[in-house]
Amino acid sequence: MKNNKDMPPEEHGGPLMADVARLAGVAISTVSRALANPGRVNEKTRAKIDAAAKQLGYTPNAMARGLRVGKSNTVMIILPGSLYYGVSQVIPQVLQSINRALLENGYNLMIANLGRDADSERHILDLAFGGTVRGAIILSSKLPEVDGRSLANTGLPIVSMLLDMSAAGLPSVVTNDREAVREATAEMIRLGHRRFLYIAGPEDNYHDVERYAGALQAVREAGLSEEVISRSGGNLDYQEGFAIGTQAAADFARLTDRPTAVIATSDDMAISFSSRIQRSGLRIPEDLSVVSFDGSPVCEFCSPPLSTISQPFEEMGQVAVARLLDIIGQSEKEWETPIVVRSRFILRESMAPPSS
Amino acid sequence: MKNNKDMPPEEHGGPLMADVARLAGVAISTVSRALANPGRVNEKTRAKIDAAAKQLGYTPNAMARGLRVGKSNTVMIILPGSLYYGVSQVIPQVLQSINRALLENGYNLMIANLGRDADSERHILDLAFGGTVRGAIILSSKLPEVDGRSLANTGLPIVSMLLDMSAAGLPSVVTNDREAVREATAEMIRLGHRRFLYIAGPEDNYHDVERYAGALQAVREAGLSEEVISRSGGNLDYQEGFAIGTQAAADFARLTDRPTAVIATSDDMAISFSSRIQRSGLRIPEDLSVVSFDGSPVCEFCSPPLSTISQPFEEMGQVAVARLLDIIGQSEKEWETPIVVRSRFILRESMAPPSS
DNA sequence: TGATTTTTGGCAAACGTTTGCTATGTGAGC
DNA sequence: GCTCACATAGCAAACGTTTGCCAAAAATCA
Repeated sequence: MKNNKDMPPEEHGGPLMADVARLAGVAISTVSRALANPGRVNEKTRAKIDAAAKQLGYTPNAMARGLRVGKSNTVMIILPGSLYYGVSQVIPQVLQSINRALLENGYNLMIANLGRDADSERHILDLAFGGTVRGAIILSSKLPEVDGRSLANTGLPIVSMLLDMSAAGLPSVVTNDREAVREATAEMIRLGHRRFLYIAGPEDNYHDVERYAGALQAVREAGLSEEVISRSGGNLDYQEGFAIGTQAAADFARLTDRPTAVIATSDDMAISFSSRIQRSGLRIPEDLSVVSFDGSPVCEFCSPPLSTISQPFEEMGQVAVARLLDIIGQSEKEWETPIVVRSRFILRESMAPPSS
Repeated sequence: MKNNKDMPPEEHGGPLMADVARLAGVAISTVSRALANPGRVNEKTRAKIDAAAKQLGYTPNAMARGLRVGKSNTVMIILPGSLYYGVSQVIPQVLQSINRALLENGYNLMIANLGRDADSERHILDLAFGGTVRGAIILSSKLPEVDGRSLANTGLPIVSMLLDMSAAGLPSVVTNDREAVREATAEMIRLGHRRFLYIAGPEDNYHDVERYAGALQAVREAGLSEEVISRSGGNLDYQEGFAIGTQAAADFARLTDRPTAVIATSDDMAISFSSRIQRSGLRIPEDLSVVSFDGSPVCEFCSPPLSTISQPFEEMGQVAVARLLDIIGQSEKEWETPIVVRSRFILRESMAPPSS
């Protein structure tokens, strides 16, 4: 069924609720209630209306509804400046799980990319203050703020993901960075390693602080001095993982008392590091063990297969959405502590006892 | 019910245009014109209004505007079921370039994930027919259609990206899959290779058809029989690249007259294939040359570094948006032929003359 | 100075829904 | 038979903008 010649609704855009009402022989308000409010209208009338709506191919206008109800059914995800990494599928995975979870609850997902420019900040604030979005999930450490408007003091429900922003009053969904790295480091120690190279993300970054703390904790718990960990990197962002790893390989070559184990804080770093190291003649894991963070699928196909800490992006997305809808539903609820979804350590051939 | 006319503005939501008007001492309509329509209001009045708006932190309500004007300023991107691959950064790269281009033109980007379920189709159709979106960029080969409603016969401006859907009447932005593979294959031939393994994507898929045609064309042009190309794969989707490559390695081992060159149609395939092949004792490129498609950054850090065909995701995104805005601006314009953005062949160590 | 044009600002009617309140109809209780 | 309660449908007023049309003011011209 396509064009209907009963009524002439094809004038402006699609058919209107009024057209459905006319065709069904009822009032507009009855149509509205039939389509949205379950118990409020007679079953026979509803059937007639449903039929009419389907016949006309009627779709309610989202803006009109939104304006009247005063709420949108769109949620925005605020993504950091650069969206892509080397091999990690963070963005796609997060997007997919969040989008699915939102869809199941009748929400749409809008992308908002937060760069360093005031323009993108302004844009996000417009989305928030202009009533376009009903909530936000943020993957960036900076809350947009410009011209005295700030995301912080809107009533807009916000959930932080990946980063723990509980301190800023935002409910947060994170993974146990620290503990995961502690475990991986402990495993290295158990294998017999006593000197480490830690390849760092950007200094002061939440993840790097946590992960480094985890490594330190492991060596302390083993009764080792913190001195056994050398650091490389710290000045580049995670997006620059390959460059960080490459640089780390150079740093490694210059170390006098060479580590036997490497803890890279992203798969990208581990991959470019390994590539350079192997090219220089060292073997993994015979001469050097490697573990990294992220859990990119490709790690399984590296040579040798890379041990990595798999981040639960899918589950974090789901939990973040659940939390957000919670907040949207019941009004104010402050969260003091973040929700933690555990990462999973995957042991592969890149880790072995030191050869000496 | 509370309809106090003289409530302070902070009672309900943010400040309204009426509040700005009152503070500036002008009529609402003047505020509207001052904020949107350039030449229509006195400079002094405009300054007063701007000041008032800024002071109140006023942001116009997007839905009210959208309802009145009859147009939204949101564009949706329709993404195929699964969003992530092994190493390719397709989705993030496309998203980033599209989002940036849209932002510069005052549009928002909404995500629509098109699965195989009727629910996701219905959702997308609601977005289109409900006036939520002003246009769409589609990365999927299937146009949503359910209950007699179809994306095809809406007036909604649509641009197809990656896939050539000119045949279906959609303006398309694609890359030169066929020619790029032809070139890469020709380079293999020039190096001396005479027997090939082609690792295929899903059979009948646009990309696979094009890429295979390119390979065939190259061997024909070199005066070789089409028989020199063996095929592997064809039954799995590109998202399953690692599995395809792994399977291809097994297939390769069973071939009697072994190829000396492999043409993989995605980096994922090449990576898992190489991994398995090297594990079985063969060397790349000494025993086997490899080239693949996508241009994932990680290829540079594979051992050996992988030759690959780099897809211009960024530029395609920009062009797609430009084309879409074109169509939105000027009304109907049908495009018979796709816009082609050229891929770039990157030669790396995985390709060398055959050893024999 | 009066008539005509050009600016500029205001009134009020849309845009397509939802929803409080009010009719109308129907069955039960007295 | 009359009232009361209850279910169902309709009227009309929002929701916050934009914009066609007109009035007032200012500027130009005769």
